[in-house]
This record gives sequence, C-alpha cells and structure tokens, in this order.
Amino acid sequence: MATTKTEPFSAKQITLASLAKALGHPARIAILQVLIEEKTCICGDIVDRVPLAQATISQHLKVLKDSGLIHGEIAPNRSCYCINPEGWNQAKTLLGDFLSSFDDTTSQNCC
Amino acid sequence: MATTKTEPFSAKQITLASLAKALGHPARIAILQVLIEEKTCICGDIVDRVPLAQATISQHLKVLKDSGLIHGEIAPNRSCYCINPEGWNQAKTLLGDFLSSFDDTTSQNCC
DNA sequence: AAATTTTATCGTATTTTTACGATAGTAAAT
DNA sequence: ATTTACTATCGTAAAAATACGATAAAATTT
Repeated sequence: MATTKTEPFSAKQITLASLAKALGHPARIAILQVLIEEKTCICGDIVDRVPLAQATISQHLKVLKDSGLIHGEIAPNRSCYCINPEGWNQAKTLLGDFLSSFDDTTSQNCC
Repeated sequence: MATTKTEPFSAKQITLASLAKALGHPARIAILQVLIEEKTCICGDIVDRVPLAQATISQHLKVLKDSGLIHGEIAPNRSCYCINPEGWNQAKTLLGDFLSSFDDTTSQNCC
C-alpha cells in the first residue's frame, strides 16, 4: 500500500512517467551530461567527475540502465556506459509531445 | 544520509531534475493531461477522472504545485488548478534543450 | 604469481514517496 | 439554521529512494 498503482494508467502514461522519473535526480542528469560530452563511452571516469561515492554512482547507473536511457557493457575491470539512442529518442518524443500538448497562447483565463 | 545531495550540482541540474521528478509519476501525468484537456481549470473533477483516493490526488496536486508546473487557487469548497505557463515553459525549455543535447547521428561507436 | 585497479553488489541507515481513511473547515444548497 | 458537498491536512503504514562503507571478483599491471 505504498507502491505506485499502475492499473489505472495507460502504458504510455507509465512509460512517460518512468522516463521522467529516471531523469528526476541531479546526479543522473550529471551522469548523462558526462556521457554526452565525452563522445566515447567512458566508464569509471564518471566517478571522478560526479562527486558521489562510487557505490552511489553505480546505483544511479543501474537506474539509468533500467530506464533504457543508457546502455551498459558491464566488464569487471572496465565497464562501459553510453547513451542508448532508442531510449533517448523515446524520451525525447514522449516528453516532447507531452510538453507540447499545452499551448501557452491558446489556453488561459485561469485561476 | 538518505536525502538527495545538492551541493555537488548546479542550479540548472537541480531545477531540471526537480521538474522531471514532478513528471515522474503516472498519476501526475494523468492529472496534467486532464488540466490540459479541459481548457478551463477544473477542480475536483480530477478526482472523478483519476482513479485514486481524493487524499492521494490532493497530495499529487501539491507536488505539482510545489514544482511550479501548475498553479492552484485553494478555496475550501471549490479549489481551482491549472497549468502554470511559466513553469510549464521552463520544463519544456530545460528538458527540450537537455534531450536535444545528444545527437543520434553524430555520436555512436559505443559499447 | 602477486599486487593493484576497477566496479558491481551486499548490507544498512535514513529519508522520501505513495496511498488511504478519517477529520475539519468552508461554501453552497435546502 | 441545517445539511450537503468539496477538499486540504493529519496520521499512519508500507515501500522505494538515496547514500555510503565494505566486500568480492575479474582484469590489468608489476
């Protein structure tokens, strides 16, 4: 009785929310920015560039991977992460469409 | 030792993450869609259209209001909520820019 | 072969989130 | 004036999220 209820919502609503949720932490934003800046998919360099404990970074990477926004090749000594174009584009499309569905100029006269 | 650390991150990263976080729940997506569909800012009709308890809806509305995405005129008998154009546009800009900062075609050769 | 480096995972503590019933307080209707 | 309708808030319970130290396991270096 504390889990997010999913039955009442559409698959699209759930996907959209879950992608947004993955973006909903500054550390994960920072990690994604590093992955975008460095064209090649660097690995533990993220730990050097994001000032959180290694275990915490690893945890955030897992969240991002589970969301589909990044792809990770887990190798014991040199793990490799990078943006997953499919997931990223899905986020871009879903969030973009959703945020465009409100039109500033059309709707107003509100509280 | 379980709160999100904010010191290591920029204001922009924090704002972006916090807007995304507000969008990170299907119920809040559904609420926003209702507010967008109904041009006028309906009030407790949200409770009728989103199948969660009234108290839960109220809680989600508070989260959305705190994020700046919606505006709420709280009146004891007929509360009025609507999209807050400023907050919405900020989300659109920040998320749009961020999601556009990765270019599918430019970057590849990854893991 | 031994030492070092890298990194995922475990264990754990704290906080936040999610959800709901119950309640209170105000406005509108009777 | 009393009843009804609406809605924020309180209290609470359970789960998830955040953060980190410690550990293990594999690859690389020495």
